[in-house]
Amino acid sequence: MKRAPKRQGHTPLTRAELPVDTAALARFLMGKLLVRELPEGVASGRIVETEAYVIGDAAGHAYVGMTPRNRALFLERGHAYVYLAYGVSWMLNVSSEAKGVGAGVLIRALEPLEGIAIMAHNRGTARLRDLARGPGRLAQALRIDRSLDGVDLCRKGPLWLARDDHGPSEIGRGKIGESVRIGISRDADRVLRFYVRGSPFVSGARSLNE
DNA sequence: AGTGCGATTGACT
DNA sequence: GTCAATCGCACTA
Repeated sequence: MKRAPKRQGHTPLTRAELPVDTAALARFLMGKLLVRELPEGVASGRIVETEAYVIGDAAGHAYVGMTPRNRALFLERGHAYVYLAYGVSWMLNVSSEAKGVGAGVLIRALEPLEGIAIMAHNRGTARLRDLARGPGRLAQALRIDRSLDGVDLCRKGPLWLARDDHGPSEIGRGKIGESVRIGISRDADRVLRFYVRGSPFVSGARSLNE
């Protein structure tokens, strides 16, 4: 039996350490781990791309007020908001403000770490670079769907956030690029997308990633 | 009850 | 580079 290097005992991010500001949280999550517990094992990855959908943001789903779909955006920061885009792709967000305030951070891409075979199976491809590059692919790789909507990401469970105990505690400011957000029409000029410079696991056109 | 539209992806010219 | 797939949801009536 071949033994992969074992990464164990990840520490969940505590709610207290999450910045209360949405854009600050989007930056803070860069380099943190997303852990998915599945019956066949654990799959995880390092977050390399996020987008902030801030308070009062016309591009955000919370803009229209609380509805059955977006209610998880109004949970206290650190809860999952999952929705289906274009009838095809699931999207994972992290709620980002005080309870009752609607805002969130879209997780757009991961560098796969653990459970790569699981992700490859879920995605139907073995190309490492394509496993979780883009929000829909990321969700497919980790088998994220509506059943995870509202889950507390600051507790071990089916889906949670963790520190990277093996990597750098912080991605240096200079390593984090910023750009406009991808695929939106309203408030399209706001610079609220964050990504790890030079990472091959980041989505988006080259012009956005310079 | 009907309409229009996406925080995307993969296939194709 | 272009474009269709696909469906839940918010909105109008």
